[in-house]
Amino acid sequence: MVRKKLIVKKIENPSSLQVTYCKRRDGIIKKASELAVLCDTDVGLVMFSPTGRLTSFASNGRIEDVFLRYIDRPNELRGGCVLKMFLILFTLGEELHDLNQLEAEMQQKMRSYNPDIEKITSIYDALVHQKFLTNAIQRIEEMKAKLLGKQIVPLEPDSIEVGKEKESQSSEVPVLDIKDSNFMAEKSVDSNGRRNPVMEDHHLQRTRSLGGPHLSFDYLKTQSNWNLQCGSTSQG
Amino acid sequence: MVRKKLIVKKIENPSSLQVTYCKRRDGIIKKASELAVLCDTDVGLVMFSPTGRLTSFASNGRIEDVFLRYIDRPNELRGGCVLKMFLILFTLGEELHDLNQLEAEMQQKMRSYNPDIEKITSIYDALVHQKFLTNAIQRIEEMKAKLLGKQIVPLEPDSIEVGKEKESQSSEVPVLDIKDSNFMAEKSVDSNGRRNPVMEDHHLQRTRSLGGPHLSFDYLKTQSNWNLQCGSTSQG
DNA sequence: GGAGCTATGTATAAGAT
DNA sequence: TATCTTATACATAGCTC
Repeated sequence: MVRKKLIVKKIENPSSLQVTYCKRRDGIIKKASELAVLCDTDVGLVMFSPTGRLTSFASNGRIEDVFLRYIDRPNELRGGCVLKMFLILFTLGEELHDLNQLEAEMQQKMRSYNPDIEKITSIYDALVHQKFLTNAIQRIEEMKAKLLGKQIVPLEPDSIEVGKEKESQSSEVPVLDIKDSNFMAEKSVDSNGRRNPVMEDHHLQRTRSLGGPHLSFDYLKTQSNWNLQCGSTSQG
Repeated sequence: MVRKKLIVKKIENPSSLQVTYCKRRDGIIKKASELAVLCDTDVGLVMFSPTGRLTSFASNGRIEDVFLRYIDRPNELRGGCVLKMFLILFTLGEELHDLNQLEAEMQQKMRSYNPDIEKITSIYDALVHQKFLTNAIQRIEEMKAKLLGKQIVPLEPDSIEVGKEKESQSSEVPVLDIKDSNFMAEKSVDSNGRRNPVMEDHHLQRTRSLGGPHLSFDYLKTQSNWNLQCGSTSQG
């Protein structure tokens, strides 16, 4: 049981490769989270396992925000309009995806309420059913408007009317303690964490909750001078 | 000189914060590159220093490619059309930026050749100068077409007719060669490395060479089934 | 494939330059 | 602010369960 000096070369034995990958992956994530806390910095980390499985870590918020912070560097000239367009498109794309999913779900529900047409024998019956259905459609439309409004309106922060503005951003979230277990499962605590570390092991994370911005918008909202014009892009 | 047990808490002393940041940043990068080699994996790492300075590391190619690999996960439903559009826009944006820069440079050159109009005393003189200038413009246009063609044609290699159909696609785009500062010096890792580690410390890296794809396209080109339709996005 | 162990290689806090 | 030094804390290779 003598530990040998490390030779940096691809490990050929598949099983020890896997074991080493897991151990070192955890080690790096721990280091990254320590760095983030010790030095009050943003750290983003993405690793693809030998089998292609993705593990990502972001010290603060989601890894996408780190990407965007990277892309949106003020000195990065390629930003400008194209970046804005990208952000709009990407955000819209997410919303549309969610809307499609939502609409499909609601239609599914409606279908379960679908009356047997043959049973409708009076104008009144027909009107009742029609009213029910139009109400449902109305609700879908409202949800659409709400979701889209929630996402797009923030460009003009003063004129927004969003359902709930949550203040959650400042909440104290404990720092990740890597040790115990296969990441995601337990985001256990470090006593004095100030931030909101996110670690995702994507084979575990298949479910997405509807309705929230999944990329970029959290970040965008922090960029106070963000606007649609091809103007100055600056940040601290 | 006794090393104390680490307490994971923000370092308040600015100087030791800086020192610790540098040391640990280097340590993480070393770990990341070791992981990449040992386990033959892609690793992407982005760190913002306490002063906002960006350091990124990508075990293979550029960090943007890691981002895109992340974004373009087959299970990530938000991809689809919007991702394609983003990629096109982003790539075009880069190209346009480069073109603008190129054009500005060439106009600068032309200006230095600009004849003193007063000295032109004959139609012949005028024609000579005009010819010279139109040639220069022609060259700019060709360069534009070349650059655009180089980048856009691959989408539909068989059916597109952009300015010039050229075979330059196989041209070697040199991999970014980072200066030999602090980290780079220790890039000795790859003595037997198989890949192409890239590490960027962005305050050092202000210059960009014209003409190469700076984001995404290398990645895109590796995605054989990439196309403009909102079709299947799949990858290993 | 994970969880735990232990001996040992590595990273790094402090201090000095 | 970077680099070197040294003692020590920490990470982890190899092993077992």
